[in-house]
Formats: sequence, structure tokens, C-alpha cells
Amino acid sequence: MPDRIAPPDRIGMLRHLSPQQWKITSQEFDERRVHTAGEVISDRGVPLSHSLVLERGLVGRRILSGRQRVAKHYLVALQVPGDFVDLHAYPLGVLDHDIVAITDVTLAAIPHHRLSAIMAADQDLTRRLWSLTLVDAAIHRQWSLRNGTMRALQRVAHLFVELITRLDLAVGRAESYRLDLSQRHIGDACGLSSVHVNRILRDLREAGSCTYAKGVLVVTDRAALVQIAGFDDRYLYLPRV
Amino acid sequence: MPDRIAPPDRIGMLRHLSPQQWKITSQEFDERRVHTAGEVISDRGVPLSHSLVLERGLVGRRILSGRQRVAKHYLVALQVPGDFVDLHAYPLGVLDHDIVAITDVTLAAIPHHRLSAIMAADQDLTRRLWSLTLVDAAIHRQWSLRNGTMRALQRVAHLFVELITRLDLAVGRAESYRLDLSQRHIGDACGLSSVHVNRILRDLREAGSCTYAKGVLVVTDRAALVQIAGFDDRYLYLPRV
DNA sequence: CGCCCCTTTGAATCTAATCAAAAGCTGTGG
DNA sequence: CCACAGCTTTTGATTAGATTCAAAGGGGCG
Repeated sequence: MPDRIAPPDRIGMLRHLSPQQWKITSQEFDERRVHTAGEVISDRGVPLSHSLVLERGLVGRRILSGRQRVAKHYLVALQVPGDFVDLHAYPLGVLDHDIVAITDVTLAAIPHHRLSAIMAADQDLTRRLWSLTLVDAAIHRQWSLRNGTMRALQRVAHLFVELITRLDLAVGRAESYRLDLSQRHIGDACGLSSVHVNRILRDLREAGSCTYAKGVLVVTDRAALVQIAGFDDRYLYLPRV
Repeated sequence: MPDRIAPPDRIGMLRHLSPQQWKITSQEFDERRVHTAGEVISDRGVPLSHSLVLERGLVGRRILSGRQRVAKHYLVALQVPGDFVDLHAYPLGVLDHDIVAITDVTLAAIPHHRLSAIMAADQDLTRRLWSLTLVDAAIHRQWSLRNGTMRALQRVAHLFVELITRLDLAVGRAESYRLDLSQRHIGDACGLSSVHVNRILRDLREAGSCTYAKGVLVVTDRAALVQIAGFDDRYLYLPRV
């Protein structure tokens, strides 16, 4: 019998799997990993033999843009608890981006050969795991749209609404969220300078929709924030609860 | 014996499947479709029972941004011959974007239930089809990076280099490419106004790297264009040939 | 205490959007 | 065959949004 760890909870996007499917899958995790804020969890181009589920904290997927003198970071994705962070490494083998811990995080790791084994026995499970990676792709499309068509205020609002919508699913609805993103992180995700993000956060505060300070987002007027963001959650393919 | 059509060629990204796998898959296509430039091939939110391989022409994936008075179009992806256009509709069932014909196109359709049948018999084929959808996701990440971090000149150059790299794989290397994208299309893909795209095309021409006129891209100095784009093809996960 | 990173604000600059207008092309119908 | 409508391309002028540079204040940590 191979080594096992206590299985991760079935929360957030993992609800796309049935309870039975998650029971089978979650037993195959063999390692729990802890990283502190800022650590690089895996580097682009390195072959991976495990995939990770995020249990606690926030993880970013990062591309170093323009390998000129000043390496600028750009965030192509943020993962919340209940997300597979790098399930796409299972079919692809190697990733085109780094994975970094935004906050202190804990992750559960499952070896690809075990994934392979349980998928061989359940075609529907395969289809659902595949779907999970495609929801990520849908989110990429929306980020691309965001940075391609929206002004700064809307971009930040849209990012906020996306994150709280996903967090609602993972940890329950609240009016205050500990994101622990620096203004630089927000800029890296929205294609803005951190200076400009700062001004936008002031604008959002003065508009009375939300305040962001010390890594905590307080949503004072959710409807207003959704309105500014022009947010439509269909692209998230939220599982029924 | 169900109805069949002449199988599509195994070109471009389809080379991620082995010849044997493609032989099996390509026999299951049951319909060939033709659309003229500008037609909507499928609408967001509509359940799909087939997936499509692009045989000829260019297809765009489009999101209508800001459903206010003036519906603005944004292109989240462009597909070239040899691409599955909407394989992700197989696991997802429904798409979050429209699919439109940029040029006159021909497509081959395969029903999802047949895909399901052949994947049940070949786990490696499943993994490779899954990979194809993940290469699309990697391209989304790069588009997001492009619109999030690059200035207009680099964005257009990067789009051009990406497209010709993918077309090289599908139809062979050349120094001239019939893209048939209008300047508005290029703007919709790069998050720029068509007016600005026009000026950028002039800049690229005057820089001596390429000329774009009447839908035809003539690459006069490929190295210079790649240089301007800061292009690194690793994200395309190109199959060996 | 001192260092470093994050936040905040101001000023100048620059990039791209917007507004406006004309020229070129294409297909249609008289 | 020509006239016209509609769309794309092109250029100019103005405006708006975001970057960059600069500098100061705050907080956490060794």
C-alpha cells in the first residue's frame, strides 16, 4: 500500500466531481506541501510528475515578460482553494509558466501515474477532470478580454468580483475577503502599474463599492462593484451546489 | 455503417496525434461544413453535439464585450487549418464564446458520442486530445500576456509571428501569408482600435520587417519581426515533424 | 535601529483612443 | 456600364488614460 495523506476537502471547483469520484481521487494524494509567500513552487519548462490541489492560500501562475534587463512579472492566473493548480501538467508534461505562492499555502500532491490509473477505470471522471482544466482556459479568455478591452477601473473591479465569486464557492460568502495581494500583484494581473492600481483603489473606495487595505477586500456595495465590473459569471461554469 | 465523409488531412497541430490515432479518429467525421466570411458558426451558450476541425480558412473565437448600446467584439482566439476549433465543447458541453468564420472556411465535424467511443478504447488518445485543448489554453495565456504587457507595435508583431508559426506547421513555410484579417480584426485581437492598427502597420512596413495589405502578410525580414515581437515559440508546444 | 518593501501623492510624458473626414474597393441594381 | 451603398483603409487633430519619475511616509522584521 503506497503512502497516503489525509485527503483534501472537496470544496470549490472540485464540486465538479461527484462525491464518489472525489472519494476515489482524493485517496490517491500522497504528499502535502507547504510554501511561504513568495516562494516559487515550480519553474516553467521543468517536467512534473505530480499535480497539486490548493488547500489554503493563494497561488499565482506567472510568466516573466520581456527577458530584457528588468524582468517584469505578469500573472496569467490566480488559484483559490479547491482549485487544481497544475492539472494541465498531467497531459502536457511541462508548463509554459512558473507557479508561485502568493500567500503562505498548503497543497496536496497526486502523482500522475495514479491519476492515470483511476482515469483508466472511469471515463466520466476523465471528462470532468478535463473540464476543470478547460474552466481555467475560460478564465484565461476572460483575463485576455479584460486586459484587451477594459479600462483600469473596470479591470480591477472585474478581477475582484471574479475572485470573490470563486472564493464564495470555496470558503463561503462573506463581505470581507483576505486576499493578501499586494498592489503590485493586482497590477501584474491587470496589466497596470502599481502606481495606477493605487489610484484606482482610491477611486473604488470613493465610489463606495469596496475598500482594499492590507490585503483585505471589504465589499461595501456588491451590486455596485458587479455593475462597475460588468460581470457575468457564466464563464466560470460554476458547479451546482 | 454510419455516414462518413472523406477524412481531413493530419496537418498542423493534429500531428500531436500519432498517424494511427489520427486514422482511427478521422474515420469518425460525419459531416463537412462550409461557411462564408463573417458567418457565425456557433453561438455562446448553445449546447453542442459535434466538434469541428478546421480544414481551410481562418476561424475566430469571439466574445461580445460590454453588452451596452455598441456591442464591441473581441477575439479571444484564432484557429488555423489543422486546429480543432471547439474540441473543448466535448467536455464542457457549452461554450462561453461565439465561433465565427473570418474567411470562407471548410470544417469537418465529428459527433461527441463517437469521440467518446474511440477515447474509451485508447487512453493515450484521450490524453493527446486533452493536450490539444490545453495548447489552446497556453495560447490564451500568451494573448493575455500580450494585451497586458506589450505596447501596440509589439502586440501586432507578436500576433503575426504566432500566426505564421502556426501556419508554417499547417501549410508549410513561406514568406507570404494570406490571412484575410481586416485591420479591425487585428485590433479586435490585440485590444487596439483599427485606426491605431493602421498606424502600427505603417510602422512595421517602414521598419522593413513586414508589409500587410489586402489581407496578405509579406514577411520581408523575419528575424527583425521575431525580434520586435520578442517571440519565443515554446508556449505553442509544437509537435515534432 | 535600520533596511526593505509597500503605499501614497504629485508632476511630466507618452501612448492610444476618439472624433472627423476623405479616399479606395467591391458588389448591387438600374 | 455606371451610380451608389457600404466597408476598409488612411491621415490629421484633439483628448483621455496610464506610465514613468520622483519623493515621502508607513510597517514589519532581523
